[in-house]
Amino acid sequence: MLYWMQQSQRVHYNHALNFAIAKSIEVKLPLHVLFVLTDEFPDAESAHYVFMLEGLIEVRDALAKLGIPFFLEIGNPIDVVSRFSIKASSIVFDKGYLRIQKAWRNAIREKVEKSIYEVESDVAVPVEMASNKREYMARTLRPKILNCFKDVLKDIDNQIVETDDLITNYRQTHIPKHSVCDIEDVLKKYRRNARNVRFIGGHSMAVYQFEVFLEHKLPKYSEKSNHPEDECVSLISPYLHFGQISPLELIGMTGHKYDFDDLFVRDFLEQLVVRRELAVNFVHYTENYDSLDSLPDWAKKTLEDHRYDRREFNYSSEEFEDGKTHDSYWNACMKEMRETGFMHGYMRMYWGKKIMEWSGSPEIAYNTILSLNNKYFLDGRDPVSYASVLWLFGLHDQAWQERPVFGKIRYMNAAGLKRKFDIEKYVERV
DNA sequence: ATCGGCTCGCGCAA
DNA sequence: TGCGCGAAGCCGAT
Repeated sequence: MLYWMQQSQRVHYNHALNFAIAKSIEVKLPLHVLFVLTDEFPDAESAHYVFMLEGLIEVRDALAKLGIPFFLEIGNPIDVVSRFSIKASSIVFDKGYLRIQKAWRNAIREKVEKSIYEVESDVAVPVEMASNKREYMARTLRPKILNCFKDVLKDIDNQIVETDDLITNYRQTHIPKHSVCDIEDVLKKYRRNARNVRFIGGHSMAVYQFEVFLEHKLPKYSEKSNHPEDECVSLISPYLHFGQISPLELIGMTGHKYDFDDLFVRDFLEQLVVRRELAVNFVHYTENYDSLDSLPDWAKKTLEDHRYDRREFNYSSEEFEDGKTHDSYWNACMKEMRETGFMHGYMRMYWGKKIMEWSGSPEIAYNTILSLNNKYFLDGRDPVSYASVLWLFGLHDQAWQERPVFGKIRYMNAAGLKRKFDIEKYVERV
């Protein structure tokens, strides 16, 4: 039995791994877990590899306690998984939504003539169960997803007990001799080139971080989540991006401490479940999810109408990256992005809207925003990244009063930051 | 401080 | 076919 771990990089609450264990017990064959490190992942930077490898060390050690050998191989996933499949009776995949993740899985399916199972484990509601089409906006997905989510909630405690039991009691006995995997050496290599970021990877860090959030921040979430100066947010998106923690485990932890009817819990679940899975829905059902072509018609038309509007400022992508604009608020959030690998969600909107305003064309702006997003954010290259960047250009949004450059796309300005929160305090913190 | 207008189109009710 | 309403807004009038 082989489980090719790719999207769900964790042992806790991983349905694909649970399925693989159950299957290996059923067919009485030992289970091996494989992770393929590819240094070709588009836009991936050393800091991302460091974060990911820190998580994989925990995966290796947790699997060792279960007696399951873990292999970290460097190369192309299609070749490596095919090679490992030769001796396997069947193969288990987890599910990924990006083009490259789907392409890897399809290519392996074509190349390997074994039974292959794909198990979805990184969303609260499986994407095709929630909806069978690309949704227009949060309003249209929300009732569908919340309807399925009721059943998820009913069963969530049972599921947690089940998965905890599995991790506590399962022990594989046929352990191959050569299964010691030296991730530390690979990690050292990436650490030499990596920028410093504020996050340490791994499931245990994710749990710790989320416990702090539950204890000190969640009760104030409704009131303060849009106040970047207070950072009343979960900071969990890098861990979700690498599958180092399951959204279901986060939901379970939340339900253990609070009532799902509490307003602040509902507001948080709106982010964790509805908005995150709207992004997954968009990427899953949209061929060109990384292009302005996938915008709704009204947005494309209005951007076209204003293509040749005079831009008051026009910065190059390097000027943006270095934080050298005339706007000290903007430069501050760019600094947070460069130096921490993270930015508060509200500032991400302002940040992107201003690049849109201060670039020569929508395409130039889009390319600048997406490439900085994917280079610096530890949670970059996620379905949420693609949907959020296009939201700046009107995706999942409505039309507003027409104005220069933006047309009918929603506009934001610095006055809004001052009106809604203490922007000076944010600048100081950064 | 608060409020209406701006503007598009989905999906439900009729 | 009509109508309400929406991912975090802005602006001017009161």
